[in-house]
Amino acid sequence: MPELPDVECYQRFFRETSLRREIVGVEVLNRRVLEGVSAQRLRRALVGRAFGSTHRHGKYLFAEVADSLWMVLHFGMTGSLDFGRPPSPGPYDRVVFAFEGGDRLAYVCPRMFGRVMLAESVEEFIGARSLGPDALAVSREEFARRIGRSKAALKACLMNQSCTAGIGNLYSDEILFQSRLAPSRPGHRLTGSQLDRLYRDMRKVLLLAIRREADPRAMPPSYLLPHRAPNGRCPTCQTELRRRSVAGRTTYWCPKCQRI
DNA sequence: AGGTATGTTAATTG
DNA sequence: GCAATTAACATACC
Repeated sequence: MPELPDVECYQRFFRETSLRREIVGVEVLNRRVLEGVSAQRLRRALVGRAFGSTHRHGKYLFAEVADSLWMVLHFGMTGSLDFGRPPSPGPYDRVVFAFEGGDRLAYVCPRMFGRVMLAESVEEFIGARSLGPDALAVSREEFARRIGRSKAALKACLMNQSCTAGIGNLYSDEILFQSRLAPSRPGHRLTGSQLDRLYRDMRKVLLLAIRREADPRAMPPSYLLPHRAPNGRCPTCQTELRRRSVAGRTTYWCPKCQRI
């Protein structure tokens, strides 16, 4: 379920388990998840070194390996991390990093939409991918500029990683619900105070989701996410939620509370 | 069996 | 160039 809150949790997990331990092996169980790097080059880049620090930008997790060398993880729709010393790899482990002492970090990715990459630096990677500022790092002014100038639907805008990075399908629905804005409304139609509110709600939703361990069902009952299902009802007014594809993704909203 | 799925990218169309 | 839509990717789940 990797949107920004999920990847933030993975980053914390990575920091708690996998920093400053000598990497003694890198096993690529499925090379499809590698992008722009061979299994051999990944192994040579990592073995004998240790992950020194981490950084998150949007849905990407970076781990520093050496000067001008970072490993970059993206989790697709179903990726996650696992740590321990199991007797054998899990069925969906795609890359396994073995540390001195026997512990292993597994990059798990059942549907293999995620990718493992190398980059010279965080900035170089962000530039090459044309990623916008991270959704939790962007300033109110910069956010308002980016959303307020777009003629695209708010939903598309929030999910566009080159606008702001980190928001996906689920949390964009929640943010728009909190701001009482219809998903198909274009950004450039928003007033200044609506943009302010959208910015505040974006931060509120993402920060709360991180506190709830990125479990959408664990969001408060007054939020959209626990009710976001066919036949679900708006927690505010009990109107049946509407469901339609916007920006290519299934979108849920309350037609009464999010009228404009 | 068929529809759906939390992401990204390319191709197509307007 | 921008915006919207669709397909593709690979697999699991209901």
